[in-house]
Amino acid sequence: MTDDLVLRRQVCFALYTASRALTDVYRPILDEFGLTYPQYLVLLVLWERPDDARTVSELGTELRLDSGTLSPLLKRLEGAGLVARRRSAHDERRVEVGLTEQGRALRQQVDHVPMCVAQATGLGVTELVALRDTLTQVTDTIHRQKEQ
Amino acid sequence: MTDDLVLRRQVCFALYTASRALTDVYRPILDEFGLTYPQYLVLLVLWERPDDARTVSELGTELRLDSGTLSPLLKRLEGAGLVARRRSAHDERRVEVGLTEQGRALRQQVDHVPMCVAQATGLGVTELVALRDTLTQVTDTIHRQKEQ
DNA sequence: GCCCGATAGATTGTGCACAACTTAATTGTG
DNA sequence: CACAATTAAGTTGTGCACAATCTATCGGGC
Repeated sequence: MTDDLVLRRQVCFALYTASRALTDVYRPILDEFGLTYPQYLVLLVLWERPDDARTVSELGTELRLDSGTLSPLLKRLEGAGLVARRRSAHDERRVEVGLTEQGRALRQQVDHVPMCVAQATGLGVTELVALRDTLTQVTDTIHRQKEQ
Repeated sequence: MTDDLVLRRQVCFALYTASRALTDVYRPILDEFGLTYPQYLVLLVLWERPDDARTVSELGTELRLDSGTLSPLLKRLEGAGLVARRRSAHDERRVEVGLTEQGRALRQQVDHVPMCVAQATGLGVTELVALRDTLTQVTDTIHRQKEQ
């Protein structure tokens, strides 16, 4: 068979597997806080400006997720008491998502999480930064092509 | 906030996003064959030795997926007429998954797919190989830690 | 030969992802 | 102002992932 079709040769498979492996590292850690990885990502965005609410589509732009994914996820975060949702006063179509006090407080508790995970990769800081930048570049290239 | 908690700094987010972006590239291509990306991965394994059947757990080892994921996926591939499943004669617990003639024939048609996708990344061959190897290393490191 | 633990696969339930569609609100244009 | 086109979010349906559980089979020790 064509060599290119061999599983182990494919970058995409390496990416798919590495992504799931890293999520596996996050799972037991985040589980202590009752969070899933995508829920944690939403909180990361909100923690960047803890006092500002974001609309669902702003969160979607940051995380590249649509309302079909975010709507139920945000409902679960709201159910957990970590975020509050309310319709925008200016534009009733928008839903503004903000942190609750509990959601803000959680930030300190998960402070150590990224370091734990980075360590699990076995890579040094330089390699991690290089890897991240390569991946970001790939993602951006793909999305630029999509838009055209 | 702690810099480490900023979304854009995190390798894991870059990985998560890049993985989804690449799957996005695959989707319209594989859609023509009625395949999803994980289904395509199963076929890649089977195409490596087109005349040999594999058990569900062998596929699971290759792809790092469990029967909870594979059982329904294989049923769908069987429904599409691409694979055949049958209980092993030696060991009635095992289910052997083999390609049908149609499944073998599909191989030629998807021959060009990896090149399309590699091109979409915007990376050269050298960079792709380096990226793949780094990712494989990360995955292996994580899995080795798990086993201990 | 019979039980016990281990193994293989299937099933159930939860939570993403994503496409397709729906509803409601808003904006632009005549 | 009216109304068509657009936009924001939610809903529905499909298909992974994965944990937990279940069933059937197998293998070893007695």
